[in-house]
Amino acid sequence: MNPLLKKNVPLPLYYQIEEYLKQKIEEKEFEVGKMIPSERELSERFEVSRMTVRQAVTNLVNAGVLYREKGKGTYVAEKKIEQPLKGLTSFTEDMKRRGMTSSSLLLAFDVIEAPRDVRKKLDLSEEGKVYCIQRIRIADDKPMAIETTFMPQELLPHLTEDIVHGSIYQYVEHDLGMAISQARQIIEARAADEEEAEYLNISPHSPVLHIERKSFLAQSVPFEVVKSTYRADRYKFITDIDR
Amino acid sequence: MNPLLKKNVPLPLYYQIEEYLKQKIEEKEFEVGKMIPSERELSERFEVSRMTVRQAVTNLVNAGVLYREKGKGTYVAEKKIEQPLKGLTSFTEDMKRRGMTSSSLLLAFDVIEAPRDVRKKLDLSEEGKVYCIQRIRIADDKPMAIETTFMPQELLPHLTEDIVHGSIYQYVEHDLGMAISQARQIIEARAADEEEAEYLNISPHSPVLHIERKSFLAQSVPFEVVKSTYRADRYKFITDIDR
DNA sequence: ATTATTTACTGGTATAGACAACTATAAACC
DNA sequence: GGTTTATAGTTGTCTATACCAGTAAATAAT
Repeated sequence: MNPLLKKNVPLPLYYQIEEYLKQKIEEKEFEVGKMIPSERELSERFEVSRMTVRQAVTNLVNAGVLYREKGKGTYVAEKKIEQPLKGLTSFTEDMKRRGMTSSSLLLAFDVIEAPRDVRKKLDLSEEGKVYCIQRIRIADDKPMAIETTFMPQELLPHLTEDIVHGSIYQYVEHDLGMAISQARQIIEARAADEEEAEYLNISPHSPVLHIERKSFLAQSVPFEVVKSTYRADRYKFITDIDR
Repeated sequence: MNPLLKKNVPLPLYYQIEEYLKQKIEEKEFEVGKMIPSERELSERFEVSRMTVRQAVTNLVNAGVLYREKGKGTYVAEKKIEQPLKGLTSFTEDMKRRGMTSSSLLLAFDVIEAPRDVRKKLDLSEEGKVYCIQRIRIADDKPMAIETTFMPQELLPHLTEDIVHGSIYQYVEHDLGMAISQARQIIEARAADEEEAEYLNISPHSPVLHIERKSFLAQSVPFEVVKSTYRADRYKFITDIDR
């Protein structure tokens, strides 16, 4: 039996091959700029058809992890300036990448009538109910941010506090099968008000970084509005731009 | 013979199908949100195998033109939220998009030895000389930001004050033929110091948005480091993210 | 030695078919 | 009428194979 891939498992073979290749690259077994095994060799090694290997490799090429050269081979791409906040990252992921431990303190979990600005941003009708989830985000045991999330109730009728304690993004993508595909963020500097100062354990009027994110599902359906207030002394926002 | 696709032609069939689908969408024959013909139907219509159709459709899905729903069909995606600050924008372009007039006040145009942090960020050797260009950026006749740009002298040996008064980006890309392809920005909130407060015409300790941008040429050669300090009451940074 | 040619590799394109998973509708049942 | 059950249609995954086109190195011809 072939121990490399698990068959009769809900994970597609091509996906497992993707993970295998990414891991080998991570472990430096496949080096940057060097050729990876040919598609035919991989298909023999994994005992799958070459088309299946191709599907895996094509995905990684699209993701910028590999690049192909016709007649020569497939190579490991240089890392773009070390992968930053590309893609949508949750607070948890974000902190992990920064090498910090993270936790949360749930301040509120309510279903309310959406405030005017939120209703507009989420394209809701008159009586649009939304979840209002307020959390203090903690990194390395010190408060990092206050985060208030608004999500239409109709999109997630069965959201519970338990789920909120885990990863909402993972719940939405994995359990509900909805893909969050796009977001716009508005970032500004402000002076902390009394309440923010208290929660964040800083002096009033200290500068804070305010980030408002509006996320969309695959079909451009507005999915959430998140308003975050970060301690300016602890948090910098990093973004990469490609032409 | 099938008139829809040209066989015995160097254009791959899947590519011709992509073009066909894009054209039908353009012509509104396939409407936004509506289902396009199923993969099996397309494969019969074009007299190709379903895998070939799939390759075409997959490419368009990756490009965001279509989206699939398992068990239901493949649909035409809405056009993405109107193109925002995607790509690198100069201050001038940025203000233009915000509907403001812009101008600049040149404070300094020098060639200096790079400060330690800049030398490191630009990958310069010991005696790396850099241009140091300091400007007050003005929008609608009021100061918006202080901007300090550092660029290696060796990359632009003939930079003049005149060019700085125009668009440096245009000079680099159009006249020198170098492509700026990537950038990383670090955004943080700060309190304005005395000097910044004076230049920006705000009170000291007011919050300001500090943005540091490091741009790269096509081959990952560091090209510039720009440090900007924006008035928080006048400027918000907007960024879009795609998965 | 230099130059063609062959050969063996690479990825690129395409076929024809199979079964699984999911969805919506129609039909059968109670 | 309301519920369950088939059924047909969709995309998702995968196989086994074939031939094309580009690359590079070994081989043969000059």
